[in-house]
This record gives sequence, C-alpha cells and structure tokens, in this order.
Amino acid sequence: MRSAMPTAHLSPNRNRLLAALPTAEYESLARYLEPMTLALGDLLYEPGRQLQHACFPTSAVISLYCVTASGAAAEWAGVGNEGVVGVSLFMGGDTTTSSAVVQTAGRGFRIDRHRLRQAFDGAGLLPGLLLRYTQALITQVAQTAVCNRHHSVEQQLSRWLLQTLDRGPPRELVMTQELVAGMLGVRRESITEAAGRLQQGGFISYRRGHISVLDAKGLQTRACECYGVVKRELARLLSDERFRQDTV
Amino acid sequence: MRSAMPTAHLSPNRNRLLAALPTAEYESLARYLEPMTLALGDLLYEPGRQLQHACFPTSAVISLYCVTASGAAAEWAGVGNEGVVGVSLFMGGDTTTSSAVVQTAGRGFRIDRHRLRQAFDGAGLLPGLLLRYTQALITQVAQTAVCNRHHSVEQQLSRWLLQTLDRGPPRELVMTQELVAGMLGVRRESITEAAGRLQQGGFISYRRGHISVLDAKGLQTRACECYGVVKRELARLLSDERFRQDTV
DNA sequence: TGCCCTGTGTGCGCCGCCGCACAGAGCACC
DNA sequence: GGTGCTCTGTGCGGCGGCGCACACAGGGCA
Repeated sequence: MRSAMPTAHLSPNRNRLLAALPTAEYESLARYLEPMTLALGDLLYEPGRQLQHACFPTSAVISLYCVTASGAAAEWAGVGNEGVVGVSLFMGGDTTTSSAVVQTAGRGFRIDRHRLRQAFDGAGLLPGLLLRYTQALITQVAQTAVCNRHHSVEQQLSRWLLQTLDRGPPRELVMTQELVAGMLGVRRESITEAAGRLQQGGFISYRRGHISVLDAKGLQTRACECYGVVKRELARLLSDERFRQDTV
Repeated sequence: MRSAMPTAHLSPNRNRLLAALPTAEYESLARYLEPMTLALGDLLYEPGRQLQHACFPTSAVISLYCVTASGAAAEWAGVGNEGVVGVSLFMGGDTTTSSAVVQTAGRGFRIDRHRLRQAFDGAGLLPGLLLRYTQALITQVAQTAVCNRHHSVEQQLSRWLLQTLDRGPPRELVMTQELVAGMLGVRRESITEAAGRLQQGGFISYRRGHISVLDAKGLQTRACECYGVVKRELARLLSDERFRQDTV
C-alpha cells in the first residue's frame, strides 16, 4: 500500500510525542525544530559532555548504553518515534553518565536545549507529556535490568527485535549480528545461534546485515514478558493525551 | 560517640532531599509530612495499585523491584535518605509496573499525593530537586542493568552493601543472606560463597542475619565501578542545591 | 569474472551460576 | 539446659553463555 504522504517521516508530527500536542502548541514548538539525518553509528552524546540539543526521532532509532570499566557495553534503553533523546535537559542534569548512538539510520528533529527548557517551563501539555514519557523510560530501564538478570539471549533478542520494529516505520532492519550483540551486551555467536533458531521457527529471516521479522505475533511467544510490560506501560502513559481520565 | 541529637532520624530534614530545601519552603512542606515507621518487608506499592503517598525515608531503606512471569525477582534500585519513593506521583503516571518493599527497617515521612502534586506544581526549589533526583534514579537503574549483564555476584554484592550503607545512618545491616539474594536476584548459596570470600578478606563480618562492613574502602576494590558511578552522579545532581552553578 | 573483505556458521574447552540436597551451627524460646 | 527452627556452609551435576579459532559464504568492487 502506498502511503498518502510518502515523505511523512520528514514531518515532526511523525514523532508520537510531538503528535500528541494540541495544534497551537505543536506549531509554536515546531518553529524551533530542526530536521536532521541520523546515520548508523552517529554519537548523540557521551558521558559528561554537555548536551546541546534534544532529539525527537521520526524514523531513526537511538540506543542508550553504558560502557563498563573493562570495556564491555550494554544498551539499557532504546528511543524511537515514541520518545525523545536527552531527557536530562529538562530533568535538570544537563549531562549523563551514558552514551547515545544511532542504532537504525533515519531522521529526526532536534531542538536547542534552551528552547526546550523554555517550553518545558511553560504552560502547555508538553511538560507533563515529557515527564510521563520519562516515566515510561524508567519502566523500560527497570525491565531491562530484570531481563538482563533472568532471561535468555533468545528471549532478549526476540524482545529487542520487536521493540525496534515498534520504534519506526515498518521496515527491514539493517543490522549485523555483531551490532545486535553489542547492543545486548552478549557474544556475536550467541546471537548467531539464537537468530538461527528463530529463523528455523519461521519468525524472522535474515541475510548478511539485514533482518526481517516475518511473524511478529509468533516472535512474542519466544520473547519474555518484558516486551509486553514496557509496551503496555508506554501506551498507558501516553494514551489519550489531552483528556486523560483513563488512570484514576 | 554519642550523637548530639539521638532522635535526629525523627526529623524530616534527616532526608537529604528535604534538607536541601530553603527554610521557608521546607517548613511549609513539613506541615504535610506524616512520620511513619517502616518494618522489614512492608510493601509500599505493588504493580498497578494507585499510590496514595510518596515517602521520604530518613533511616529506612526501600527496594524497588520487579517480578518476572516465572516468579523470579530482582531489585532495580534502592532508595534511602537521599531520595523519595513514589516518583510516579509527580512524573504523572500514578501507578507503576513494579513494587517497593522495605529492605532495612527504619523511619520516614510520607506525604499525600495531592499535597505533593501541589508542591511540585508550585514555584519553589522542590520541583527541580525532585526531577534531578529522578535523573539520578535513572542513572542508578541504567547502571544496574549493565551491572546485571556483566558483573559477578561478588562485585554486585559489594556494590549493594556499600550502597545500602550510604543510604542511612551507619549501622549493622539486619539482613539474611536469603534476603540479599532475593534483592540481587541470585541464589542464596551464591551469596554465601561471595560473602565468605569478603569475610575472609576482612572486608565484612556477619553472623546469622547481621552483616557489618568493616572496611568500606577495601570493599570498593571488590565492587564494580557501578558503585562509584551512581554515587558521583547523585552527588553531582544534588550538590549545592540553592545556587547550583557547578554544572555549566 | 574473480578477488577480497566482511559477515555468518560451527566446534571446542571453560567458567560462573543454577537447582537440589543435606549437614551443621546459632539463637530464641520454653 | 534442652528443643527446634532458622540461617549458613558445602558438595554435587547441569547448563547457558564466554572466549577463541577457523571454515565458509555473500556480495561489493575492480
């Protein structure tokens, strides 16, 4: 099916946070949004460096991760069109102890930290929206912590694929097993094995650096419950933005 | 050494967040703070249940944790006199997907969610303070996620003991190995082994349900860097509250 | 067309943690 | 002072993931 608006990902409202704003507020904010292209591997921030912009991805996916003293790394959250990269700018910390890297190339919109701060201190719906998103982010990180403790590589890989798929326009993931392993903080060979089993089950198919999810529903049965928990919590926190009465 | 004020933990300003407020703001908030006693194992909240109060611990330590579908559990953050339990009340989510349980008995002060919300929407320093604390919490969770992935039980136990010690008045921890294992989401026997090695090294000593840290400095060499990362970030975010210029 | 680099498949041995089972030791309580 | 429960110590086998080594295959590029 051909999209009615083929370049839709070029519009800020392709980001679900921005799209949830009332028209007037959206438009006053949109003046400060600069479009940007994010290439695989681009570094959005590093430990201790003063952040200059927050970024609202539209089609890109960004990975937030930490590196240990021994050089090992692990992602602790991902951000796509449902969120914003750089919550520390409105939370007040300005810098962070972690890094953000582009995991799936695509586009997004950035906003200067002072403009963001201004909007955040203003009267609209944005402040509450950003805070609720941040709570969803906390849920995601917490679940990742528990997942890292208890679930198998195959479960985590399944979860990760589903989450990544949810974070942008449906697409084939351009992603080597090496990179996936880096994100999850496991061996490349462990991914090879797990992905092999998933392919054998008909849930995914891949070829040299390209992964396609064939059966998302089936993949969920291979994933741990973490996927559902995080997804439902995000939906709850960002649902029915303007008139939310869904939570007592 | 006898404390000049033996019942100091009975005063709200024993909580470092509350203590960071200017006098006037502290006093106007203090009217709404109810003292409470927290016994080991008390449940402050559960998944999905509407929170009625936030709690500022003074001498108690609270553990935030998740339970997996298979019944396994793991702590993803701890809160002591440096923080507040129930950030979802001002973040806007009201409920959470996780639980909070008292890990070290003690005291704290609770505040009704509507009062907290009022203060949070007001003009003082509290809103920014709470948000910066929340960012420190995010750092803690993220580091826990990475720690769960890469570090050994002994490293994690050392980190956990140091963190718990930092979270209240210096004391002997009343804590069975079984409970520690539950917090970290590992086997009780793994704790026995690790604790045995730490005792052999002269870093801690324990007897049936009581753990004492003898050499905190030495224990740091056995812990992973996660301890320092989280501690420094908390200090940075909450330092010099009123006139913070420390971060550019 | 063929080359070569990069990504993927596979087979080791190893180690840390798990799950289980049970022995012993401390402490409260009678 | 004895009884009994709870907490701690220890010893198995098993398994999942790690680290390493190397074979092979896809596909871009000359």
